[in-house]
This record gives sequence, structure tokens and C-alpha cells, in this order.
Amino acid sequence: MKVEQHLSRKEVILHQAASLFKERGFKATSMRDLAITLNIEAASLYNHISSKNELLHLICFSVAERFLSKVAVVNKSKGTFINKIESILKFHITEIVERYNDVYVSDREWRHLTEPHLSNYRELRRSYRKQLTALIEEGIKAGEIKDIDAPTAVLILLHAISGIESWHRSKQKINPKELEKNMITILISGLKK
Amino acid sequence: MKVEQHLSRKEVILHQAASLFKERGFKATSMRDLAITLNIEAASLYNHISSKNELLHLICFSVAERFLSKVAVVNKSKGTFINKIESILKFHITEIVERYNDVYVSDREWRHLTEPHLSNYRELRRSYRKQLTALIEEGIKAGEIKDIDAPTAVLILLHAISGIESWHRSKQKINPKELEKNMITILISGLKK
DNA sequence: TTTGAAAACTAACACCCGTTAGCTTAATTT
DNA sequence: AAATTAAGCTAACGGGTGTTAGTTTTCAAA
Repeated sequence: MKVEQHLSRKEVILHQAASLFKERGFKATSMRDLAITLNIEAASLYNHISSKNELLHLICFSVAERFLSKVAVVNKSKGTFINKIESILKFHITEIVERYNDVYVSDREWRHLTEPHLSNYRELRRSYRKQLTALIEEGIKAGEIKDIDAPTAVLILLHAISGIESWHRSKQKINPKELEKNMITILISGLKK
Repeated sequence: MKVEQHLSRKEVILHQAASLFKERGFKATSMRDLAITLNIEAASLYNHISSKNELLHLICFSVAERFLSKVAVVNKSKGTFINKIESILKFHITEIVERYNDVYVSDREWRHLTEPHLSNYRELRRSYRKQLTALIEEGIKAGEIKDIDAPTAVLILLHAISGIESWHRSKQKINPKELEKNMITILISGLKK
């Protein structure tokens, strides 16, 4: 969790919004709810942002951008395909642990985006999944990975990872490193030939 | 998808509600929205149900009951622990394919339940996860399953399965049997020693 | 053909929503 | 000290929300 000292007012609002959107959902969070947690009036929010939807928009696209740029870097790197996939899985886990609210909201609330951002976001997601699928298919061709349906493998991987939210929410938190090790063990050995 | 011929009016409403809650979310679905899809006035709904929350309540608890009774049956059955887990995974997949809307809503929208149902539902979820965790831990003790953190394994399994919704939503549907085979391959071999 | 229940209707309620307009206060810069 | 800007305020708008009360229609059973 970041220290709020050097954040602009807008960033503080954004941060708080992500927290509420995560806990109650986008539609169930009113601007008055958000204002109360900041000890200001709802109308005052509009000195910093232009709409409630802008909040969701900013959250979703910042997350998407980070993930897409990571996969681009990995794609250019050297190593086995298993290594590349493992590297991306680890990045997911790190992101979820460090920017939980943002990642959670972008994953569960993006459908409340308004056009044209909605179509835009869908396209980014599709692109991300496509790149992961290609990685797995190349891994299969190279003989590193079992001969399974690549799109299915991708959706299993992505959703398995997003399951970390359950862990994150639970009181009895296990060590993030331990968590990472377990997930990689289960998921990667499920892929390996 | 069931044929609606032999359903009571209330069941038709429930069915339609699940469909809308899945597509737009509980909070984003108004009683007027629901009424329109049934070609009646919103007020008319209240001849059949007592509140919007009752709709969510009925959906969530019917799903929870089915899953809990399945795990109870499996627990009493004979076979290896891997077999038992596989049997539960297959049940999940079947349920999702056959009662997609209900399962999806109960998985993503349950937090909008009102007390005391909310606490109740949380307890049912906890119980279900606990039983799965116990199954995996016994499997580890019996030497069937890798020595991994059982709660982590459970959350990976459950969320991986819920990923089927992505598949279900996509246009290019693959064969359910094929899907099941792929998932079992990846997940079970990830557990096996 | 009458009766009774099921299922629809109209009208309205009290409240919540996102957002705007215009104004005041506080803090920072010149 | 004056000017500028950031950040707050109050009041209100138009519209959507779940739900109610009371009434009418539909249609199968008696």
C-alpha cells in the first residue's frame, strides 16, 4: 500500500474509489459514499474528476497498460516458453499483491465502462489473451508443453491467478512468496510435458 | 437451457432475473428492466415475489445447496482422493454448462445479499471450501497428492473452474467434453505426485 | 354462468443517483 | 499585500429506484 503523502488530490480520490469499488462494486458505490470516506461533499469531487465513469476508466486502463507492457517485454526476451509463462504468472501475482484494489476492480468491474472505452478495453483484453495463447501454442510446438487446448489453458491460468483475491481477503494470510511457489508448482507442472 | 413450459410464473421470473443479473450485474438490473423482458409492469412482479433481494437470495442458495449436497455424497463414497476431487471438478463443470446463469450469479453477486442471508451464505461457502481442503490434505497424507499448501490448491481449483464462464461467453465454443478433459488434465496432473 | 384465484394494471410514494451552477474559503505564488 | 489557484461548500436539477395500495382483467374450476 502506497503512502499517500506525495499523491495529488486526484490520485487520493482514485485510490479511495478503487478501494470502494472493490468492496461494494462500481454500481453499488455512490459518489456520496466516496465523498464521505474523504470527508468532503459529493459535489466537491467534481473539482478533480469529470465523472464517476472516469474513475473506473482510469483504474482499468492503467492496469491493462501495465500488463500489456509486461507481456511485450517478455515476448522480446530469451528463454524457454515455460520460463516466459512462468515469468508472466509471477508478474500477475506480484501485481495482485501490490495493487490489489486496482487489479481486482479492473478484472471484475470493467463491464460498467461506457463506450467507446468499453470496446477499447475488450480489445486490450483480447490482445493480452491472444499473446498468452500464442506463447502456449509455441511451447507445445517446441515440445515443452503438453498437447492441450491452448485457449483453455489460458483461461485456466488467468482465473486461477485471480483466485488470489480469496487469499488476499482471508485473515490468515500466508506468505506471498509461499503462495507464489505453490501456484507455480501446481500450474506449471500441469502444463509441462 | 430448460424448457419454460412447465415452470410456474415465479420460476420464469427467477430464470429471467438470473439471466439479467448475469449480464448486467445485480445492482445494475432494475425491476423495471426485468419487467420489460417479461412484457409486464414492474409492479406486477410483486404478485409473485416479495423483493428484488429475494430473487438473488433464491438463486444463490439453490446453487449452494446443490454443491454442498454433491460434496457430501462424494465424501461418503469410496475411491482415491484424486478420484473424489476429480469427481467434484467434473460436477462443477457440468453445473456451469447446464445452469450457467445461476452459477455465475451465485459466484459473483452474492455479496449483495442482505443480512442475515449474507452471513449465512458466507458460512456455506466456508464450509464447502473447508471440505475440499480436507480432501486435499488427506490426499497429501495418503501420498496421492504433491505436498503443497491445501487452501492455495483449493482456491486455484475453484477459480480455474469459474474461468469456464469466459469460455461460455465466447462465440467459438469448444465441445464441453473437450473442455472438461483439458481442465482435468491440467489441474489433476498439477496435483498428482 | 357464476365464482375465485392468479396475474396483470395505473398511480404514486419516498428516497437515492450523478451532476451542475455559483459561491466561499484556504493555501500558495508573485 | 495582492493575486491566483486549489479545494471546498450549499442548493438544486432531472431522472431512476424499489416498493405500496388499490383496481381491473384473464381464465379455469364449480
